Amino acid sequence: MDRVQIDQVRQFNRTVTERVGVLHDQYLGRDRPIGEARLLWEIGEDGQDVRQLREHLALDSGYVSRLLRSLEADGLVTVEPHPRDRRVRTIRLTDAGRAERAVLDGRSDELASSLLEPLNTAQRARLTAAMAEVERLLTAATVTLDAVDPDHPDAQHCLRSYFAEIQTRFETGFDPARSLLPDAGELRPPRGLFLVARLHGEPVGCAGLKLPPGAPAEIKRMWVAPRTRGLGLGRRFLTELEAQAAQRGWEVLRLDTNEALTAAIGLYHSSGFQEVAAFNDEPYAHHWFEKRISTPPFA
Amino acid sequence: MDRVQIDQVRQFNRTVTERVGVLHDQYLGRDRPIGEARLLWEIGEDGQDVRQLREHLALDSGYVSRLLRSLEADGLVTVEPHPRDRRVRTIRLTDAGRAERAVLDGRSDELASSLLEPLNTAQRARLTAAMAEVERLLTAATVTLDAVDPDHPDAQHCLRSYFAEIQTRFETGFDPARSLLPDAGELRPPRGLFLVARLHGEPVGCAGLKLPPGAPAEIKRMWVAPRTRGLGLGRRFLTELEAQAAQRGWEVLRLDTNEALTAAIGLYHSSGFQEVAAFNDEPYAHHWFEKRISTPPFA
DNA sequence: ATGATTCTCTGACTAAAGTCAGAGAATGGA
DNA sequence: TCCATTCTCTGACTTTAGTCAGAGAATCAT
Repeated sequence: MDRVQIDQVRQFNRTVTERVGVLHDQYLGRDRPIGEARLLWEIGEDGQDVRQLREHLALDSGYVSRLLRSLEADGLVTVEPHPRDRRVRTIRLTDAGRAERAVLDGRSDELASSLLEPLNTAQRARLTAAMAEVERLLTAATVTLDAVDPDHPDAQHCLRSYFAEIQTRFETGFDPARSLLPDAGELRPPRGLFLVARLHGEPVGCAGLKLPPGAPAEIKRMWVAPRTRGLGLGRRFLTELEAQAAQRGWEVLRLDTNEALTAAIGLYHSSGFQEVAAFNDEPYAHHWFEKRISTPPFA
Repeated sequence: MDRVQIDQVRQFNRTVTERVGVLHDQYLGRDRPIGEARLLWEIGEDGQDVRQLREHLALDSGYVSRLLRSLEADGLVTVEPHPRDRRVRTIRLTDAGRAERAVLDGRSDELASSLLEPLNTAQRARLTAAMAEVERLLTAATVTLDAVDPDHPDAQHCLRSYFAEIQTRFETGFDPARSLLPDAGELRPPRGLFLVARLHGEPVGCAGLKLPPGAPAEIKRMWVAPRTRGLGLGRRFLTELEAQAAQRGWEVLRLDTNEALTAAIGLYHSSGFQEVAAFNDEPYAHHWFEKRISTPPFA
């Protein structure tokens, strides 16, 4: 990897994370340990279950319990059993808790203002634009791709979202009964592959690969959650599936798509796919693409 | 201040400083408390005096001492009295210390790589460019301007650098004896003003203002340290001095400059200064500038 | 020479952060 | 019904981080 880029990232980590991070903690933890402040913040206006809090902040259950006890003693939160499952406890902010959270909110504003304040108008615009770019790309870098079984809950979640979306986007709607649907077995080793993209553990996209013996590999059901679009996830799926297919000895990769999915069509073109004649009679497809693939020499 | 911008900065703080910050600490403090790891890092290849360490990391002297004792017990550093002043102690890494620091160095690389790794070439380039921009602008925002006495050590440091620099940059060199030098009294209240720019406490620039009764205010000895150029510091000096002069009732601000200082000349033009005929006979000046100034209505 | 100051260190603290092993209540599945 | 599991909580810990007050040696200014 490029030495100059690594050094730039390190330099950034030092200056920004450390300096701003320290400031952040100072602003946040002015009259309350930051552990408690963070928890108070995480609870939010609508309340949260204890287990969610624990998971989000990645803290020990005993520790969270103790922090909550302290917030409760200060009259900032109330604890009530979950209506459905009485083992679970739901935490809610009291009015005092809401007020204290508003103070934290104000401090966050203060900190942000203090960073912008010394800059002139043009500089502020440039800073916020660059921040948005860094954030976007770091988010993209945080997304992981994992091969999972198509029956895995995360895969199912993505597939449901996928079908719901194409139903609204296809000119003609979408009726699963009329489409050529691969059964789950075709997208599960050894006959195929199913990838799920996750951001902080949440599924945000999927893509399936059929590997029929003696025929071209085929990409099916690629979907990216709306909030993670523009992060290059689609291209990452293509690259990954192409590499997987090539590695297993397939030399041609193909796919079909609906004319409504213009962004996807652009992606296929720019990823080296050529438009070809229909290779199946999927009623919902308008375009068919194909790409010759090969294993890179040092894979 | 712009709500959208504040929100962008807050969003950035959350995602980047928190998430990357936590990662950073995890990578750094894998087998040693982060306090010790930071100190070990700060010592560096060439060794450092205890007081420098204390100042850089802003830690209590007792605390630093204790951390050093711990590093010493692990055979990572040696402590020796400073040759000139035996109260001061110099810390040096042993071979084992150097090795451990190399491990930390490797981890920093690892962390940086892990952020870049999932991105493609174009995205990596965009990310590092945006990081550089954020860093640059946050650094700019960290620079403070303070009015100080021209005899203050920081002011003297800047003035020495200023003279050293113009000596090499002026076509003809620079001989203080031939120039119209304001005496220090002219740049000290009530007859004037002297500003020093500081970054993390270090002086990185200066600018003087003469306020002669009944005559236009005049900017003298504006200098910006090479490593902080491009942060808009020159413009900040001009804006600040202009505001100060206007607030004290002056209506015209002027200055002279040497033709070698092209960046400065560009700055004067773009800051609303008009080139005028020579208003003094400074032998080193080639250009004379003037600007009408006024107090903004809500100053 | 001497008194003030500087520098580092030690001892004696406190607070925050976090870990670990269970206890006790509630729930789910066979 | 009963057994395994889940969820939260408490008690008993440890480690880290950090503060504060002085002691003792060295240096500086007069």
